[in-house]
Amino acid sequence: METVYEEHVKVFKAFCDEKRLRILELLRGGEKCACVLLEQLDIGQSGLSYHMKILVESGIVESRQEGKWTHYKISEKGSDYAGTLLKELTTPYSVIEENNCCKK
Amino acid sequence: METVYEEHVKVFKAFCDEKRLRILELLRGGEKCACVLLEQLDIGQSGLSYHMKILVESGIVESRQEGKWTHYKISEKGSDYAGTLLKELTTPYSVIEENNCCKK
DNA sequence: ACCTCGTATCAAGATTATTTGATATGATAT
DNA sequence: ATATCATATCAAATAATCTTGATACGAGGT
Repeated sequence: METVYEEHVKVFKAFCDEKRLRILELLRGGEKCACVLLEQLDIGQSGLSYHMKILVESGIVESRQEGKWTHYKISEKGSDYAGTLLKELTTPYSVIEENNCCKK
Repeated sequence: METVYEEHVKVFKAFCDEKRLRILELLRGGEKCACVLLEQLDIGQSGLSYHMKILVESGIVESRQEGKWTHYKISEKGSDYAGTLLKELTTPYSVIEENNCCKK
């Protein structure tokens, strides 16, 4: 079973690890293949694979196979969705405030 | 020592836990005191305190003391900052793509 | 001063994430 | 088919996060 919360958490997990923020920083410079990421980051091959999976599943990054190599880039669509979602999660429903609590 | 990455991670931690998303959802309905959150959520007092600390430190939520009670609400400023940061972290530096990698 | 109530902190345990090396899979080339 | 290279998956160890109950702190009220 998958709640809507879990779906949302998945999106923001992308930004909740230093290594992944470093990867995103590199991808801001344009599409990169895994080999480039590997040599720029202090990380092993299986570790990179682990983090890339999380990034792709968040929707923030998309991957493209080209022969043996995998190329990664930031997904504009996924990023826009994350931005929209963040806005949604932090915008009040209505302006009707109710202050009926813990009888002051 | 605190890297800029750690600072950024702190912001998005707010959205990386189901309980915290539930709390934010409640706060979207307007400012709430801890007592209200406690009765709406399946969580104990110390657990609420734990999560509220993370939310406040992320900047997404701000707290206000009123006598013995603490009131929480979504911070518009903090939310805007998070949105701006997300945009920043996912926007390419320039449009100059370099494809000089793993000689195809 | 004391008592009460709301909140924060601590410590222990449980759960989840991350790292690492080994192995498996999948595509390409010979 | 085999060999090679890039990537994915697995399993075990470690680290980080979350939960829970007990205790400490702080503000009001008596």
